[in-house]
Amino acid sequence: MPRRPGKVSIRHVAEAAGVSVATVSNVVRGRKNVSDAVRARVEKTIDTLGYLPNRAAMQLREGRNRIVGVLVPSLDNPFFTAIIASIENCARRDGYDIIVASAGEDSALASSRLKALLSWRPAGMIVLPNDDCFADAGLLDASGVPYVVLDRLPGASVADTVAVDNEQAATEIAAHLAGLGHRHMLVVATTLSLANIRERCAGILAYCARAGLPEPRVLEVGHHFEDGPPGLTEALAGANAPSAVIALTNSITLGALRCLHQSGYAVPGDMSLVGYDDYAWMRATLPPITAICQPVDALGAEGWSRLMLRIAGEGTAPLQVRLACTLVVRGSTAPPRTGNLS
Amino acid sequence: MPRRPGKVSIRHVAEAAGVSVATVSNVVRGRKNVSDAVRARVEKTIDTLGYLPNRAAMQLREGRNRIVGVLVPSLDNPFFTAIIASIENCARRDGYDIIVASAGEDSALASSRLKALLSWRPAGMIVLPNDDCFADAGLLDASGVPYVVLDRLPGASVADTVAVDNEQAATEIAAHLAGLGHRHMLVVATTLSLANIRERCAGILAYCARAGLPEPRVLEVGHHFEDGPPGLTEALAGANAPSAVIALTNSITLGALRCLHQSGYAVPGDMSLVGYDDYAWMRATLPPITAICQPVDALGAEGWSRLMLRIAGEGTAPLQVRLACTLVVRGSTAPPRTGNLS
DNA sequence: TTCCGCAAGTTAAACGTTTAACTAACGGGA
DNA sequence: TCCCGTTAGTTAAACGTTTAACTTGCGGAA
Repeated sequence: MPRRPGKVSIRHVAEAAGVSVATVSNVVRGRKNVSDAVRARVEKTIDTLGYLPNRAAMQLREGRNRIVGVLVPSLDNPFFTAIIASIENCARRDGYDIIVASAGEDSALASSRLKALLSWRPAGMIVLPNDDCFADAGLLDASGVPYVVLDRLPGASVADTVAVDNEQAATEIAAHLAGLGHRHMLVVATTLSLANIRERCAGILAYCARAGLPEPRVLEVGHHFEDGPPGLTEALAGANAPSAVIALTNSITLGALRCLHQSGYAVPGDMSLVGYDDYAWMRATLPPITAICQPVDALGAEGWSRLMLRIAGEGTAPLQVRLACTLVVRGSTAPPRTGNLS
Repeated sequence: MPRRPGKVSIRHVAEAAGVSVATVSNVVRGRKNVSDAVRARVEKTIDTLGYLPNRAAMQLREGRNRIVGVLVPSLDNPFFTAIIASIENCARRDGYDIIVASAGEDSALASSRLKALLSWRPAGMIVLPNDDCFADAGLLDASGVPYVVLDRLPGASVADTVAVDNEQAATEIAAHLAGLGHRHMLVVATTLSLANIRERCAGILAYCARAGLPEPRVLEVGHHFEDGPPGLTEALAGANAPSAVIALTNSITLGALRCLHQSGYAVPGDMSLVGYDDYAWMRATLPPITAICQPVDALGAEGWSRLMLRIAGEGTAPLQVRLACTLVVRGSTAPPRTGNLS
């Protein structure tokens, strides 16, 4: 009998060891008493045959199982992959496997990916919706599979959610810039159709209103910009030109920085820049970038532990968790040139 | 009957539609002729009941299945996650799901993760080993599951492998720098215990030898450096100081750049820098970074198509594929100061 | 009419587990 | 001696599919 883990079942082990399949199962799962002699014999047989339990069969029999499905908009964005890394860590610790699917921008695709994940009968799901209508909530609710929604909050939800406190983060940014003496700020956003982006904008506008500063202009540039965010160059110049740029996303931070360099602005001399998400490269640029650090790790971990509670059947009402961000001040922000004060 | 996809089986559908389970299966899988009337009735029932086939049961019954396991060293490294993104794309296109596990630096953990993946009886596996002894090759071979090894090549392997042509890339780097007039180069590597890193070094040394240039110094800095790669500052100065730094990894590129800035070197005025992996941030720095662009997407896609061939049972001999890298020349490399010429 | 073939459905076995229910053997207390 | 309890192990059903083999009914060719 060659070692062919894919082909050897509990039955082969039982025969080779001269016991019943139930006994092998008992040895493997440690459920019932088995004499030391038999246990040793079975374990040895398992080893020589290279037996691995078949998870499909286990799962079928047990009903419950130890997979969690994770659905993200994209695997190309380090923000999402960092969250996955965090979740995977938790999963491994708790003896779960995760199945990852990415939905892209397309919500039809999101539905079909979600169905594929659900057909695994996962113990739970962690979803990062790709828009905030989150049309699939119904599907998920109907399935009865416990789930938690991360990062992007659906409009009206009965589920557990874990997200970042966008307003607090926005306030910190605005307060920092205002503290340095900036009056005119330019906010660069991907799209206002996402609730968390809207919250970030709203937070900044609200602060400026309270502080009696002119209302910052908001520029919407979309998700894809190869050669710098469209319209940014124009928005930087002219009357009421900003003295500080706030990038609301990690990719925008990159695009804005590139655009500033290409247009010949010195950072922070001519223009201050606040970025979003705190990545290693932001520490390597000259100057290093002042940025909002989203607690990615905590986001994943908190989502995971909420999910575990749900799976354990805690009947509590849906909980909406908000995690605080921290503003890491580095070299890309400074007081505006006096000429820009006004 | 409430819509509870998790709870409704093919049997419920059959009863509700007044047909046998076999007929439902035939409708779902489209295997045999079913009259239009019955098909319509069954499809409607499936819809109202919210039936989703149970993959565990399918898999158990069919033996084969449509999962591919992907094992990577880490989910924190964008190089690996980009490969995963590429694989996931292919998988979706071909109707597969992927299960992702990360092994960390620990090879004991790698073994246990691998076993967990194998217990799913995947149709195939894609592995990025975390060292080049790749002790688990035996386990994988014994399992009979087709697999391909990506990026890091195990010492002696009978499997399909897809990797990058490290020597070609190294030659391009060295030739570029030599062409600019650099004579003394400093190579910064994570660890020489990885075959692909060794190949990169060897390629550079070989070129310099051929070109009659002094042998570049190689600095080994390990995987973790929060505050710049250890020993780098010292290696930059002194007699025979380099006029160009070659970073052999994306994280090292970051570390080196940061170190150069902190030590007050102007790039490329005082020191040229060539980086590894071509990420968006390298275009946003001032100057943008000259770097080797590894064909990440092709790496994943090529690995996937090799795997599909294996799964289809092509009995060909193991194939070792090497993909070419391209050197993207940007602003971080320039002729050395004349003082540095020697 | 008889028989054959085809179309449309059904029956039942099998996949690899887990586990409740059962059996066998053995000692010890009354 | 009889009975009971415990321990160590076995038997068999069940989980939700797929599919080979079978049944039934019908139309047409001989």
